[in-house]
Amino acid sequence: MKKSYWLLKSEPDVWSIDQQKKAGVKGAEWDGVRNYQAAKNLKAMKKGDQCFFYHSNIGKEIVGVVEIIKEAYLDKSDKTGRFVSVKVRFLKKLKKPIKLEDIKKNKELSHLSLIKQSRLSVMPIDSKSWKILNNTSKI
DNA sequence: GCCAACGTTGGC
DNA sequence: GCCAACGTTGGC
Repeated sequence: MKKSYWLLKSEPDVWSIDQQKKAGVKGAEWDGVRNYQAAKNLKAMKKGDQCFFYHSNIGKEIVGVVEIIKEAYLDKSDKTGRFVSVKVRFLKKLKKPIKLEDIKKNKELSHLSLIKQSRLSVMPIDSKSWKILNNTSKI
């Protein structure tokens, strides 16, 4: 079973990496997604997949990594029953957050949806880009 | 705080 | 099923 990689966006005002950290090993629900493309991505996630945690608006940077601990299930907060949630748990905070600005500068990362589709809140990250980003955070 | 981009809704 | 109007997101 091959792992997939993703990126999850959150406004730190609403849900931040520190709150995620406090939720600990039990994890927290990732709900409230009301966009079909994002929902499609949520449904494709498998237990054990890893996701970058991105702070939008304030910070505009990748700040940490979380892991999927529960695959897509109906989002209880959605009355229409069309959208799903997943459950994620905190893995780590990056030593050095990766600024959107720096991702934009990197030619190898210019294909990422993060840059092309600024409004998408759940998106796949190919394994090559995942590696590049991980290496960047260690500098 | 503004505005561009884009997704969704509803009237026809 | 089209498309205008509207709402939301997120970068600047």
